[in-house]
Amino acid sequence: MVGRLIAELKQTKPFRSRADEAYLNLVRTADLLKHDVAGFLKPFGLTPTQYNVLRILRGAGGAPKTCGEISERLVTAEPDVTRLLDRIERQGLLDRERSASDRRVVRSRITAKGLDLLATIDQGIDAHQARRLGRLGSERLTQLIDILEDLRA
Amino acid sequence: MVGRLIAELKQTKPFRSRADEAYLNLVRTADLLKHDVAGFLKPFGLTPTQYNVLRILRGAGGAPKTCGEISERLVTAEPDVTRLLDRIERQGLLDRERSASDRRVVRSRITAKGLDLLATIDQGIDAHQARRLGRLGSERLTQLIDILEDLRA
DNA sequence: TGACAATAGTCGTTGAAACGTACATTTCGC
DNA sequence: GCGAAATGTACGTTTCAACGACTATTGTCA
Repeated sequence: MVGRLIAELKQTKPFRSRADEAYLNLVRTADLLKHDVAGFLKPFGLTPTQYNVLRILRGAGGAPKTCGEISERLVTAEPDVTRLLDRIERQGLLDRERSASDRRVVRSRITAKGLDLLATIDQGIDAHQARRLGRLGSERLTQLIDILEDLRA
Repeated sequence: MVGRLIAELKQTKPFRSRADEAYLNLVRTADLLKHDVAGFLKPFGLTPTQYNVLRILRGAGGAPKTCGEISERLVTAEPDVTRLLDRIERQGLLDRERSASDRRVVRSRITAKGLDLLATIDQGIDAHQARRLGRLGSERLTQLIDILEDLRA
């Protein structure tokens, strides 16, 4: 099989290396999928990162999380978590309160409204992702996950 | 092997689906690699997208390209190619001129300065990528490329 | 030919990302 | 305990991304 990306990007010359080809494929595919998700989330007024934050807070099961904890768990690196949380709070999807014991710390918790919104979105997202990624069988899905985790090890 | 991403994001709960896990792994890995490349390009005053444009123009082998052609070939989708080219032109790395036969069209061409810069950067980038992606053997590299191209088919 | 659609690029505006830095608070070492 | 370092968050500023709307030019076809 001749590299599909070459045709896709209408390139006439091959990549400079196999690693280069893999990198470009990876970045391109991630960009496409992320745009897809972004389009899906848009009607709900959320960006993928904001959706990610809400999932983190829900995953905490009611335990509020600090900015630092949220930052560590974000799938994509974000500077300035403060203003990211500002935007979500402005929509009433999370609450924040300053810790009494350590007054430097601010903890965030998802609100009932946030949980409702997530519940609504999740169904659609899951179906969406299943359609998108389902084309790979479960075996190749596992291979993909394996390789990606290895790449970050 | 237990999903590495779960530990990495300090999640206690598993992903909602295998597709979800693959998606998050993909987006996270691409983000890490792209940040890596961005850090490498920074001293040269280029973003990954700007570097991408210059490579497209060099790949054209002296034939100037229109905004639309550049846009089609970009690895990550960009609205507003005009201002993207503005920023690169401001650094003297490309030239633009309006077509005489179709006065709606503007063609861009990489300058000698742009070619020099690319030549300097390429060596470092290649070594960088080889180090990063080399950890996968050539077989898994091929598997990865295959799966990603399949995912976009 | 002349109205209308399609195409290529540009621009205004809003909001968000990037980056560094600053501030408040706590912890540590002596 | 007192100064210095570390920590957690916030903010100023510059640049960029996103989205629409708009202009200019060319193509279409009745």
